[in-house]
Amino acid sequence: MPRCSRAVDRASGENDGENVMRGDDSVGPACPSTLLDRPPRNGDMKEKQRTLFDDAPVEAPWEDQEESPVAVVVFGQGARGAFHYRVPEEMADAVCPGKRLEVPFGRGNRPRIGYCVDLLWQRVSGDRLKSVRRVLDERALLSPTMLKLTAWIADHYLCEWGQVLEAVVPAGVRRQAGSRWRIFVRATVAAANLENLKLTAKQRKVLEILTREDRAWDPRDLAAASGCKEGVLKNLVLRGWIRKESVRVREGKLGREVFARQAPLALTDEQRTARDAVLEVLRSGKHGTVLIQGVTGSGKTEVYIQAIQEVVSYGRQAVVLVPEISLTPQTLDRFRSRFEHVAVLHSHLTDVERARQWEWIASGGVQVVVGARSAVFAPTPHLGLIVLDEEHETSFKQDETPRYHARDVALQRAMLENVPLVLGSATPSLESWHGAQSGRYRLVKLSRRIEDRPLPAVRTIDLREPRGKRGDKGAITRRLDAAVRQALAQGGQVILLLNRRGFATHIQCARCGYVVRCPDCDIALTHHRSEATAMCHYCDYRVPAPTRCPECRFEGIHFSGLGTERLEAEIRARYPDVACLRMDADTMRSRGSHEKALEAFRRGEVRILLGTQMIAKGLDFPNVTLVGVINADTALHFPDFRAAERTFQLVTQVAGRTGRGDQGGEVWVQTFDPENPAILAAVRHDYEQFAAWELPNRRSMHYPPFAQLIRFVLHSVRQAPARLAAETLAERIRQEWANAANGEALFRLLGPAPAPLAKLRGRFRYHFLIQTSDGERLRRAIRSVLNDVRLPEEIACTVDVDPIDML
DNA sequence: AGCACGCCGACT
DNA sequence: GTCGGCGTGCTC
Repeated sequence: MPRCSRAVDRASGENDGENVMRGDDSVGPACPSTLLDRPPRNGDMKEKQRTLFDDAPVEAPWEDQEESPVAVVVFGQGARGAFHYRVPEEMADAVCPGKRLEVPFGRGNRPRIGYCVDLLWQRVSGDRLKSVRRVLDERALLSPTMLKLTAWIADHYLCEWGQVLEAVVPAGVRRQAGSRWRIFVRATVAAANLENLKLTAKQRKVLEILTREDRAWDPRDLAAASGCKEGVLKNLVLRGWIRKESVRVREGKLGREVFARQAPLALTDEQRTARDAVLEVLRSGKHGTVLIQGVTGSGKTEVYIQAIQEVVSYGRQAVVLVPEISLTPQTLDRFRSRFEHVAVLHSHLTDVERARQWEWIASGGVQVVVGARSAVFAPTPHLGLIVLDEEHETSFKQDETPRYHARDVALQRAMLENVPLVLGSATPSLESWHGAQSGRYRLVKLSRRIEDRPLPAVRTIDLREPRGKRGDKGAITRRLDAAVRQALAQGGQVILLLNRRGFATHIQCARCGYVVRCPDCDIALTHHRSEATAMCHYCDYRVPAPTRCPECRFEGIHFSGLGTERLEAEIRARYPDVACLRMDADTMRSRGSHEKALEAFRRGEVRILLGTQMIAKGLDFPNVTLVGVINADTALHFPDFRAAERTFQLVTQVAGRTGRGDQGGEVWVQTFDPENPAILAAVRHDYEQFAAWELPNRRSMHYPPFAQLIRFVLHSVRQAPARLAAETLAERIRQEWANAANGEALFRLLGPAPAPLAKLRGRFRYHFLIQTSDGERLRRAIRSVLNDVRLPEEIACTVDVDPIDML
């Protein structure tokens, strides 16, 4: 396999401002061979390549035609499907799957860039195929495994392979961000021939350096090393003893901080069992999935780290996926204090930074990749393990095309690479739990916290009691207020969760009942008092908050419904001398604010932390002795079959933020529905109780994990065409399924109906949901329908396989 | 995505 | 009789 031969490696190392990207540390694995095995060159006649031209007349005579390489190319947007191009002789070595190619396309043969996904060997007669024009990448951006993985994603999530590739390879990598072309020089003569040349002393010195090893030099470095001016080099170029060449050079510092190293922590028995379960799979050399169901504070991270240490000792890399929200410096520092080379991938990196991390990972110099959802595509050359922490988190599902779920992609990748997958959570998704129950995954439980700390006592406060009887004003009940005061008096810190931002959730006229709504979305506007605006949380529409009813001009407008902004005001009024801090999407908008807020809380400068779910997860502050949930029911009444699961997870997770220090901790949960099984189970920290209650519901309703869902949303500026398109499409799919006749398999089409969010950003939305026990067959039916219905221009259609968001 | 082909209304 | 509307289909 041809390697990129001109390995340029400047002796000056990596921190002096420039790094040459060619050679061994450049992007991507070495040219992989074709995905399909290359047939023998004088291939036997049985070898049939599947091409789009199978029905074309066979060119004769066979014997006259040489087999030649044919590149299979897919495009990021536009043309669907794969296209075949002949690879010209001179490019045969450079073209390989995983690189981008420039090819002529359409009648005008306009140049387009596509991804080579396969290389076939075929007999091609002259004009049947167009030819590849140019190879864009020095090295493959995707390994054969990553090509298989992306093909699986395209198939499973019903989108185009090219679209997936476009999402997998960061834009900065495609643009080669952070590097530029520079002119380098290289000798054209061999060292042995130097004797025979008539050279000045300086010229000879230069050529000696250049011929010592076969590589190109930066003219400035060469001038410095040989002690002569660049004019000497110019002269040598003129005489033809050296030649110039363009080299892609990385610019800017690559400074890496050095972190204080920490020794491994001693493991509890349970932790050791969990680690050993992972190591057992690891050593088997086969894929296996381990689900670690560990209560909050049970030390899952240390288990991951110690398993990864073994992976690293084999010279392999581990990928650790965490929800974006927990990708805080604390999480990173944890890994950086234990491993030397930790790469990070998350959405707040610039293109250049992301490209750097990607290239570094691809070079094999990284031991551990810590990142959010898209890090599941980290180009580790020798993957050894994937960890998905907080595996129940919904942010692992991408909410734009390709709508993949990182958990499912991670599983697929782990199977393809024959490595273990570790899923960890205190509150596993029912999908993963069911996987463990049915024996597909190995289950390990961490039932105790580290140092045997007890889980906090969780108690509910029934909001149904009349306010008068409770003696409450505002959002904080008397009982919770007492708990807050006690916690503060004892020097503890308090976390208060309210899962709604803004000041008031409804702006309503007290006389005529008119509610201020978004003109573009089917949603009531939220009042944000600090900005004196009424705001739509879905499209960001804002108007000045009205002082009188827009409808009847009455001046008694009511701001009702509680948000974090109002809760903050109430807290400041109740506890005027106590420093409190609100964390929600509004206060945490600027870069770094999240870290700053948490740091202030850690240092104890802030005593009360209140906020939305961003404070419910992952935080580990030993001094938090009280957690209050202002209203546990906010997620419970969503039109979504996962509402109970979400409620259970949220309450359990936020409860887990306390009792992590020596002073213990307690949790008060305010709710209108204290008998709700999800809340009862959370109060008891009893995941299995919750699962035992919820799984039968899912089974009887044919919801995941017992059936697969595919959701369609059709939207348009006009309502009637959107509804019509939904009805037409649903009917076509129904027919297509019926034609494929499978009496056994479940097929249930719910809708079409207006989506719960019936209007969004000025577009009317209709949706329908299909439940099936045969996802494979359903996908096939849908593909076939999507291939031959053409929706009107104004209609946008999204297909969401395994949907999480049902609004 | 672009770009042609194709089959029906208002013009020199 | 043509010029051009954008619906439909193809691009290796």
